[in-house]
Amino acid sequence: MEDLINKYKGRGFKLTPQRIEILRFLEGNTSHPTAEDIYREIKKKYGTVSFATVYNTLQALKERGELLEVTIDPERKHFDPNSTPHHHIICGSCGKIEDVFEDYSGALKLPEKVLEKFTATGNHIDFFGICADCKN
Amino acid sequence: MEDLINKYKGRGFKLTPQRIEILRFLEGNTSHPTAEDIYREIKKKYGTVSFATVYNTLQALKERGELLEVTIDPERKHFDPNSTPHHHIICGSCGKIEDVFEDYSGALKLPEKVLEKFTATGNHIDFFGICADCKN
DNA sequence: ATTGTATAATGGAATTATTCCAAGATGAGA
DNA sequence: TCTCATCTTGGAATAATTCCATTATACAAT
Ligand SMILES: [Mn+2]
Ligand SMILES: [Mn+2]
Ligand SMILES: [Zn+2]
Ligand SMILES: [Zn+2]
Repeated sequence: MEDLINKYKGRGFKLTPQRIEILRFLEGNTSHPTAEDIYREIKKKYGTVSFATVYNTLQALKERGELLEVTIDPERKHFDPNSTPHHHIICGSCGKIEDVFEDYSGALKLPEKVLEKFTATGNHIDFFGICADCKN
Repeated sequence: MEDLINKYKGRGFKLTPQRIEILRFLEGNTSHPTAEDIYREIKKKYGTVSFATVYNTLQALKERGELLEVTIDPERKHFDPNSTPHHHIICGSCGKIEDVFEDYSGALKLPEKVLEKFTATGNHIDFFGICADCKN
């Protein structure tokens, strides 16, 4: 917890009670929560917190490269405090999202036709599937 | 045009003037338009058309497997009338999205750890880059 | 061709997601 | 401890998406 506070000290990132609560919720969280998941959690402790504060904090973390926005689910955005490069798999039945830590970059050569028009800087793979729980 | 109408006849898909205009706009369109792009185009001909009609039509086409929702851009959804499997690359500067027709599936083996929890059914790669126009 | 009718589509209104910005809180420096 | 520039908060505004009562479509029967 002190570590968490020290981690964000300085650099123009002000630590408010609401933010500390958001940071604690995100710390080590691998569930890929939505803005609403985060809002509901923070509201338990700070009844007057707003969605705006949640979005503002997520935005600030994104700008610092400490949070990723995951777009695998067309229904809603998910957020990921693990900003090391990795991919995701989503269950088509329950929507659960899990991490795929594997480096495929050596195999992802773009066709010549695309390279004529783009310089590539990165990639992210969305895997689709069914999780063991949903397979009954 | 007659082809377009015959293509959608039957199967409970009713062809209204608004829908025909939407279908004509999407036919062969490789620009990956947003709902608003489509709405603005249809409104030129049908001034009273609503976003609801655009969304309803896109939904109906998705359910028929004739339209893909592209989630590469976290700002907004894009739609793609080419429903054959392919990947995308987006320019980080201007937001332009282009197609990547290449089959990487042979190289995308999931780690054992993930296979224990998921049965994979598909994948989609988001490539990030800078387009030639934006590189100045 | 015309009419009847089951079913599906339209679009204004409601809801939900996201952003804006005036008021208030934070923290580096004195 | 106090000041004050800067940043954050959260109610209100805006934008994105969905709901559902009304209307249109297309097939079937005349
Ligand atoms: Mn992740
Ligand atoms: Mn495409
Ligand atoms: Zn599942
Ligand atoms: Zn560009």
